[in-house]
Amino acid sequence: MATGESLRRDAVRNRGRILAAARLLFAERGLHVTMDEIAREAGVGVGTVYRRFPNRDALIATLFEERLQEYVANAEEAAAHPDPGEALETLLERTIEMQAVDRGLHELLVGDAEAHERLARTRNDLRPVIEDLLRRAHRSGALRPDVAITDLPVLGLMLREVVDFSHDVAPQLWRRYLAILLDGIRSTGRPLPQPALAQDQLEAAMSCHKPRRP
Amino acid sequence: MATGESLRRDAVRNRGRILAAARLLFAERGLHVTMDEIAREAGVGVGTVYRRFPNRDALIATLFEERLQEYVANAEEAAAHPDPGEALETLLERTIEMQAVDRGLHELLVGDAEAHERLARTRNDLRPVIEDLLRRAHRSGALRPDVAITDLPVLGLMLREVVDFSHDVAPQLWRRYLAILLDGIRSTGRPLPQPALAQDQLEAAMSCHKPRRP
DNA sequence: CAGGAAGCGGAGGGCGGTCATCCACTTTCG
DNA sequence: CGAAAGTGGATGACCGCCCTCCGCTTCCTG
Repeated sequence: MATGESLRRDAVRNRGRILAAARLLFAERGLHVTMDEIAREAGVGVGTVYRRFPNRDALIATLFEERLQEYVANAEEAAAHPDPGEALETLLERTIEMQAVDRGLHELLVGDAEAHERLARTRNDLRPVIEDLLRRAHRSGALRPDVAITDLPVLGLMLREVVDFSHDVAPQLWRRYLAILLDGIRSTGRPLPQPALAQDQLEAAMSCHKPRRP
Repeated sequence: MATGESLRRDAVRNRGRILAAARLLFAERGLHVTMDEIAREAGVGVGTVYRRFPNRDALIATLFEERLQEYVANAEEAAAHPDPGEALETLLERTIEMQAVDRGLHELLVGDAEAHERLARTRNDLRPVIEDLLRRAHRSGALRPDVAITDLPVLGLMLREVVDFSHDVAPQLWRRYLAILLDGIRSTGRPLPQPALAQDQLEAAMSCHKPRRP
């Protein structure tokens, strides 16, 4: 094991199985799954998991570095659509879809305080793109004027709760409420009664928000 | 202690303190608070709590019987408003407000499988009233035609998630998203993409939905 | 093909957290 | 005043989880 390169063939295979199992379980059930469950799903012993990854967090980190890149790329692509109304729609749709499919990703995005630092970086990449999108949407009238950028994470949160709730019974149900929300943020009823969160309020709320664990 | 009537004066006082403490803590932090925390808040020992209430569940049951009555009465009153649009609005507003103020009540309403039976009764009282309200609202055009009765609990769920999220930072924020949702269910955009849950789907989802515990 | 290094499994130690009990002590009240 | 009721909180029992440890297996190199 000179530079950490030369793993025996079985070790490589097992590492792959562990990652696959973890990916699956985190996606289906959330970040709270135990090391023993991951090991069992992978068809290896816990010891094996711990030889490859010093602890839970290391495993999670390895796994989600890639996932986050993908998430951001996806959002940026959606936001780039020339028509701001549609851009906003697909942005929300894609964003929620990824979180709907991957429970672990969602838990990472809202609420994990440790991961917060790592996320801040990627979030900052994303922000200017979305700010620009919102400006365009406001100008074009595709969005009521009092909707702010900090509303988007909250809308995501609400929809994700629907995903969580109806998961086993009607996994696509969130699209129904996405449609309602979209109509809601396009309509021009009375002005909204409460101000949107300021950026730092949003961050404060996120950093102490705990995900569910069954 | 012949018929359970004659408690010593200090016992009565302590029972009151325990109930008050439990009410407070359940409301602020949810049903997951421990017996020790309740005892400490009440200024008594755990033993005292266990003498009055054989276990956690008994304490919860005692406490929330009254709360549920209140909840149902409140909803019925709101639904009775002659103008269906306003009835719907205040129904949601009051309902969420009660849940926003009392975390334990919310956890009881969505997700507690054991309490489910007890709740079924009260829910059944409520349903015809709300069904009637929806019919009136549909006829009057105050509500898009494809909104169904099972949408209401889901809207409640979404808003409660906002409450949970912004609780410490902007406790009234949920009203902002209530306004968005109300505009969304009044608007007549494209028809909604997914069907509403059927009654039994809703119940299935509720009975396996687990509340958060920090 | 042989021997040593690398890898493996999974029992179990340690930990932290909760419910509920138990009993020596205190308070009430007839 | 004294028996009965009530009290507190240390304690036992339990649980689920993280991670370690070590005797056994598998790989791979010479």
